[in-house]
Amino acid sequence: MTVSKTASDAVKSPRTLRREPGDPAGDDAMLQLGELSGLLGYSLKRAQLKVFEDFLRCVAPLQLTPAQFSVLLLLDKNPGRNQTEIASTLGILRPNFVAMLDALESRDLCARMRSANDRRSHILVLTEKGRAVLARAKKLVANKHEARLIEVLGPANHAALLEMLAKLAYEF
Amino acid sequence: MTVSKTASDAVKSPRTLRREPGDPAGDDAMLQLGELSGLLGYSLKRAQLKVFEDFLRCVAPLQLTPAQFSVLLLLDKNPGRNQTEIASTLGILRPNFVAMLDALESRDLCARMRSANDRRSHILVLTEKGRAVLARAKKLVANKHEARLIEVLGPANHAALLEMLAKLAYEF
DNA sequence: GATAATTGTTATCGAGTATATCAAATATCG
DNA sequence: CGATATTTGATATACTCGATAACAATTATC
Repeated sequence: MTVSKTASDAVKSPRTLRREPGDPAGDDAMLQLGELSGLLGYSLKRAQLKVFEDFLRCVAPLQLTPAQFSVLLLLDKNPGRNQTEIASTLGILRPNFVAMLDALESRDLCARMRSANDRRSHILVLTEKGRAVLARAKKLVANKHEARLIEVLGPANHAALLEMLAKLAYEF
Repeated sequence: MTVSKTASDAVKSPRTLRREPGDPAGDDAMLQLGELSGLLGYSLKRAQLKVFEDFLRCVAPLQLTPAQFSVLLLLDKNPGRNQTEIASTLGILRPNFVAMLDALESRDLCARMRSANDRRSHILVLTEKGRAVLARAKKLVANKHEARLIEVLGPANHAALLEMLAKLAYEF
């Protein structure tokens, strides 16, 4: 049984090439993904990691994670909402949203204001700096991140992909 | 009903307040996703969570996670490989792969065999039970999980989606 | 007014991912 | 040959997320 000799640089990163059925049996280096390449969830996860990675790179100057960016976007679009409302529409559990808000508030990107009607809840607002950072982040995301995605996929495919993902995300 | 929002992107928040199907009077309006619905990464993540959720449901009788299923698939398709090779092509770091293998081995789904050529490495093999479980899992995945995805998206869209995700996952 | 429900919060747990390090085995090279 | 470096599996550890239970303050309900 001839075991592998050496692949000068074994694959350390998740990136591996895929091989379709009927490919030459070039053993040694590359492993056969087999049915894995037809598994939607597998490619979905891999693609999501790559896309988030690119997002982080593009928006690195502002030190914003995808989750933080989504919070700022939502606060801007929905003023006067409390923590429960913002967290739940983002699929974040209330306990986990506390630390997230703490981080944003400590950077003076948003603020909690006690509601007059209901003194239990905190009305969330973007600060001046928060709006400025969000504006810059939007530009980076549009001009660097999404632009690259559209370039790779093509505009029509990009739109089609978005529609299908939305169907899976919200109607599945 | 209460609100009807403009765009076609109807948001169904993942874990939100309980809304009974016939209960209209919920005065709490739905929040605006805004630019969030155009963010590919956002829908990508959401879709991935939903798809994995469905995978777990469909394959629940066999108690296999997506990651475990991918390992079994890879072992079946690539006999004679060691831990480093299997882990790296799946994007799993070697230290984290140890516990994963322990779990599979403790269930007698696979086994580590010391290699004769290189006594450092463990050749990974599927056991008889592992092959049987994999066969059943493949059927569940194909007939329940993927079948549902194809039904929701349509066969042509499903194929197109897979292709675009592969492009993002492996060429991005 | 007594009881239930909600809001933000803390504590905690488990899963997933990352790095450093180790002993054993092997490879490399002077 | 033998000294050194590299590889393999493994352990320990840490950090991020996601999930649950519980609590004080406040509000809603009966």
